Amino acid sequence: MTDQSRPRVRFAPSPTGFLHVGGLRTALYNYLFARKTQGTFILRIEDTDRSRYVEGAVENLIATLAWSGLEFDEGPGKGGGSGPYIQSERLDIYRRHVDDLLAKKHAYHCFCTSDRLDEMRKQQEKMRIAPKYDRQCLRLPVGEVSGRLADGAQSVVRMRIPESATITIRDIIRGDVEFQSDRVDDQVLLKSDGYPTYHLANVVDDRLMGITHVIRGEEWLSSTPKHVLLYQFFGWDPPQFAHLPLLLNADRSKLSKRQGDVAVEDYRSAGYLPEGLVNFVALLGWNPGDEREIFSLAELVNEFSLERVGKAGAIFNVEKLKWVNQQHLRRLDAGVIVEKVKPILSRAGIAWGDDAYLRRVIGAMRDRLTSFDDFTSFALYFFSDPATYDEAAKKKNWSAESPAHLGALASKLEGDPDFSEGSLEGVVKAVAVEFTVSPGKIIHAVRLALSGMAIGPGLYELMTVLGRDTVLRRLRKASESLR
RNA sequence: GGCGCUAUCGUCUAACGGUUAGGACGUAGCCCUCUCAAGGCUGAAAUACGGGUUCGAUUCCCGUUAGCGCUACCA
Repeated sequence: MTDQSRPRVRFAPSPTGFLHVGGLRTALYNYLFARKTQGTFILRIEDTDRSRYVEGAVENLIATLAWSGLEFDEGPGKGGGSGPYIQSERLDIYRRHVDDLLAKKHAYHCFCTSDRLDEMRKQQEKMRIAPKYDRQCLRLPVGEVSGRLADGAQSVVRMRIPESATITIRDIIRGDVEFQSDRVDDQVLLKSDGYPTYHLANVVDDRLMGITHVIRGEEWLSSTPKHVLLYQFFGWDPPQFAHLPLLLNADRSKLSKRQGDVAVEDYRSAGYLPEGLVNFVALLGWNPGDEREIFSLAELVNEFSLERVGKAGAIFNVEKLKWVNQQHLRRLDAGVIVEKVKPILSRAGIAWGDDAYLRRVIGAMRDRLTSFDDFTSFALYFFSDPATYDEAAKKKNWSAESPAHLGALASKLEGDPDFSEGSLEGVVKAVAVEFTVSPGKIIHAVRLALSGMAIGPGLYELMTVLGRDTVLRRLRKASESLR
């Protein structure tokens, strides 16, 4: 039994590849709306285009949604009272509804070949009129239609758009939007392969699954009049619509591949936190009405409302994503980070010793991280001796006297019993005094010897994390090889 | 081309007729400092344009321009 008073929403992706960040945002808003209103969030797979189907895409979609923390209530593998939730398993349902439309004369068979349709469109383009099916098959005598059908001729079913009607869409985000039916094409509802098109399947499923609010991307706004008409044909009340602004590339075109990463998967493997990505994406087109920007998923649920969703497209700005991710990273417990970093290190072929050591490395590095990827780029020296030394740093921080300084430091360190940040500072300063140079001179050379770089945590912290053996080994190695 | 949507700092956005047009990312400078971060302070930076309506327009209306979306037997 479904509770009629509670909203039901769905995320209805097409399994044609990886989950897109735009798709994630659409899924997120549906999820937030459902949770906020104590409604139901449904996942439905729209796989009616056999030619674009990608093997494993459904599993990937579900796994990525799970990683993102967007748990659905009904859907493939989860069950629910309105299944099946995969459109290719609902073909008979669509067939029945098409027959109903045919019987009511709201739809008709069309035998036109794609060659003829192409030719027709070319002519229309030449005459500079809107490309639209010319209804040749609508004028076919009934007998001829049934005859050709009986002969097994290839055909599709088109919806019959009424003439001179005004179709008004009530959109929660955009207000009322009007369309003239004369501009609307007689959309194909059932393809010649027996599969429905998006328009038919979407309307039928939304109705049968009790969807109350259709929250989807703005690219659907133009075809919504067709959907509204279908609801009328069937004698159904349409759901509420909310068309979300698009996510854009830096050049303001619709967010696409080729201009950077668009798959959620890409950000996942780049070491971003799901809560960081989700938080960032939530802010693309929605804001809480005050100046807070960092939210957990639960906090987003609490704050969300469709009324605060904007209308203009938003550019996906990776710089801001890094900052948002960093904010989440800093709120995480070090133990949690340890577990999240391990798989990333293993994948990069980096051995980290034991968990306690990794935890200390994270303690030293956490304020410097924007994503876990940073570990594999500028924290490698925690896991193996530097193979090379940064040239610019060498030029700036290494001098002819440095080997002598490091040598003196090394022998003093051998005799330092506690090797603590406090004692190390004393030892380094003592060396500086001994050679009458500034402590900075020693510090910078030591950092270079230990890390191969000029940046990183405070030197004494770095030394205690690395430990006496490693520090001594690297000091000697640098004294010999650096010149 | 047609139809539709949209328009505040470079970017994400706030201001639902009256504000020195606010915040955040980024950016510039300063402070802190052994470096890099983090943190603190300061600065530069926007209402696309033109008409209305109004005592008063970022805000309402119209037009222009620009961008985007749709215009498939793809979703």
